[in-house]
Amino acid sequence: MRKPDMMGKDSIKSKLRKGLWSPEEDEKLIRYMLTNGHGCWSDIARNAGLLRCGKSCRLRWINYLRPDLKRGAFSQQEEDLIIHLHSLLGNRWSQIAARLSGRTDNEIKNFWNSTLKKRLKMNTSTTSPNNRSEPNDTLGGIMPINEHDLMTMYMDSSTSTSSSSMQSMVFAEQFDPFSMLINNNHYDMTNVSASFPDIIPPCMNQVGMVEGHHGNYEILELNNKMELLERDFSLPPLEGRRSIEDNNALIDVKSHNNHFNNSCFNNTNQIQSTKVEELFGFGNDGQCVENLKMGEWDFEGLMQDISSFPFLDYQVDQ
DNA sequence: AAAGACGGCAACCGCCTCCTA
DNA sequence: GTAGGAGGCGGTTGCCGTCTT
Repeated sequence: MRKPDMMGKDSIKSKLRKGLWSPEEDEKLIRYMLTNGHGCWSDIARNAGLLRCGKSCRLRWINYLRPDLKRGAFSQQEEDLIIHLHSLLGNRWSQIAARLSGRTDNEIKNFWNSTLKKRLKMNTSTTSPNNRSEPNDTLGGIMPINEHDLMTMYMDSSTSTSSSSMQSMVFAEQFDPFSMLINNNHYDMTNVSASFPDIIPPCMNQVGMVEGHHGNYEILELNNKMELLERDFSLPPLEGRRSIEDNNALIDVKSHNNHFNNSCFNNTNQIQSTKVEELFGFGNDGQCVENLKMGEWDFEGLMQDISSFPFLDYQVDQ
């Protein structure tokens, strides 16, 4: 015979809704999150009056409802970055997503499985071994070599000091550092604030404008390196890229995250008490600082090692 | 116009790690 | 030390809209 409390649990569990979320459920969750902030998800589900499990609420918020999500199709630059990051990180979607602000791991995973994977597959099947070194004939020059080769080349190029290494040359030819740069990402609050004008204060848009809250610092640091490169080699600046001074200001915000915390929220009574990191600093973006150490090897190290690539023959003060 | 095929994507599932009592 | 809960993650499923025949 089953214990009475277990029966209760089971009956509660069986009453929980599954499947697609209704607009009413979405509204309940948004209202609750924006007024109470992030907490225990099972409590959120209960207190918001949702017949959903905490996990389901968490997923819905992270993947669909949170205000800093960027909607719409992936840009070419995002596409390039995903491909590059996947070649380095593999199927670590959350870590890839952490470096594309406003995108979720689920979104990137779906995009990869539905679109990029097929394109890369088509590419490898149509590219003969003899014309592999022609970078512009496939995928718009995104990834004309397979992932294993790229990884091998990276390993070789990052450990070899010889800039005349054939593999390094090929890698240099294939790996376009400019495509790694992401333009300004201003979170689009339009949809949410249009739906809930009474609960989205104007300052939320300002929060969105502070794009560097976590996700883009690595890009910004790379961006700085690229500006130095442009200076040293008199390259034309990439349109839309920030200046070093701007980037440093944003990086400074990162290192003084607490200072940033309240600046955007002090003017609103409704969510004044909500910590920024509670509202925005979890999920993908919130993992960034934590993810500085990851798995078997360090992505930050890889990014720093970009300065040691044979085709980037310069050093940047760290 | 209808039916089947296909693709995209939201959501679920199961496993893992971390934390706390 | 350990059991249980919560959260995080990657893989998978299934629905639904679009395309093709």
